[in-house]
Amino acid sequence: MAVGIQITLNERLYVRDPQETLLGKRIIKHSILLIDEIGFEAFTFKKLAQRMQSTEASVYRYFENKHMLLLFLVSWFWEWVNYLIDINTKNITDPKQKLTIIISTMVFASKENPSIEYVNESVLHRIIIAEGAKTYHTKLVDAENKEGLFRNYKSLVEKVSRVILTIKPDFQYPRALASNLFEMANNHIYFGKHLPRLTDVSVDEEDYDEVETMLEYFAFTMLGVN
Amino acid sequence: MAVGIQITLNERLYVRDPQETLLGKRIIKHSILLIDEIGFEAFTFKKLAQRMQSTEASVYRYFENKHMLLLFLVSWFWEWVNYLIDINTKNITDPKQKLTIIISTMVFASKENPSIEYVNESVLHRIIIAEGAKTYHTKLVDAENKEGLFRNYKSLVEKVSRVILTIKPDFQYPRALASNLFEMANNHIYFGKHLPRLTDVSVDEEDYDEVETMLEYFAFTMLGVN
DNA sequence: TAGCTATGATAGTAATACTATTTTGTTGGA
DNA sequence: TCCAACAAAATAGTATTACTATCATAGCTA
Repeated sequence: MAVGIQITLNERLYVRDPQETLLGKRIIKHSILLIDEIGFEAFTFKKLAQRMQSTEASVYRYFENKHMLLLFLVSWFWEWVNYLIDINTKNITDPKQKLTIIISTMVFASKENPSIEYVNESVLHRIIIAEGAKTYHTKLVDAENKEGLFRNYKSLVEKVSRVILTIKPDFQYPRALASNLFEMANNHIYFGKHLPRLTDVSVDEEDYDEVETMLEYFAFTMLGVN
Repeated sequence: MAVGIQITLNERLYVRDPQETLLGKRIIKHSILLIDEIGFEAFTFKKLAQRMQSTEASVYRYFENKHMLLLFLVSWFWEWVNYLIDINTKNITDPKQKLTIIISTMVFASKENPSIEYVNESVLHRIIIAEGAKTYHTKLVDAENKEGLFRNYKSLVEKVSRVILTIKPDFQYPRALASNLFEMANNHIYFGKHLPRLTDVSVDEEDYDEVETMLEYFAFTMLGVN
């Protein structure tokens, strides 16, 4: 029961902070469900408003457009994973064990003790997997990056890369390995479900055990620990 | 001077085969340039038609919608990489050397001997890097996968995974390593350009040497060759 | 009680994502 | 040589998307 989690995000992600009002929280809640249901391309503020018994104009008072809303959700998720990693590795000193816990946290983020009533973490995890990369594959990346809109993902990668360097101080690619672990986690859950010939792991429903095992194998082989 | 390259693609990718007519070839050519310029989200058939002095309706006679056009371009690219790998590894018997050549081919695909006048391979490569993953991050993946629309990428991964297994027959994750090499190649070129804190390689302009070196290091470390 | 603010209700616009119809131009065959 | 077939262009039209603007109202707050 994590009371008082404060997920703090860049103010430019929203017009008005949705976490501070009831309507804002309802927007977060229903947008997660609707994007998961119909996909980001088909998702519109009008459909969202209809679904949640509000109006298009009201949604626009919280988010500039649907891209910003997605970026908000993705940032929220990574910040939450960041928080989970912190509490899960709190008293762990062995960096290898730390990395194992990090991998398990990134794969099973959706299973962790849901604590914020307006966010369905499990559904949000599916959105990250299927739509997450769309946030930065945009003509506006550079501008948005300058404004710090990808800060949460970058600081996660930074955090993991520090653990990697503790395990193997002369490793040349700590950031690349870290970001690759996150990308692989998402990709191979997706591939296992939709394009199984692109992977070797099988994934049924919410059982991602084989993905976890594979990521551990990749990570520790790269670090010469196996 | 590669004469007679025949890039054969799934017929369901198009309404009418664009490679067979002048207008079709002009659609391919200009869509590559325009998507690169304004990004896939802002790209529309109307803008394309205006740019190439044709009409929206004419473009629709070749492609169902812009998603199918992108899928066509991406499939074309992977089929082309497939072809390049074949000719580049023709007389190579050592599987390690084969993998090295494969990695270099996937990273420098854009630099290879352009041979088809209506495709600017270098610009197309940028599109694959920035927009490629959008083809399968869709609510229609499963249906389109059933129709074989991702066949080209899958057969590339299949081909690379066979080389991997020749190097290390008991390796457990040949497909995952293969697909990961392709995804990493694209991601880290992109990160190097736009989100440098997510990688350790630096990429300026069209100089991807560090990406190549990193991929070799990852691949051969995973296979226990280093 | 006056005033501020959040939300809702409603309307409107330009662009998008198409579909349909008619016209024009070209080519290949009888 | 003329006709048929067909590709492409021209034009029009529709529903939806992605907004922006205005006004009304309910609730709280000073």
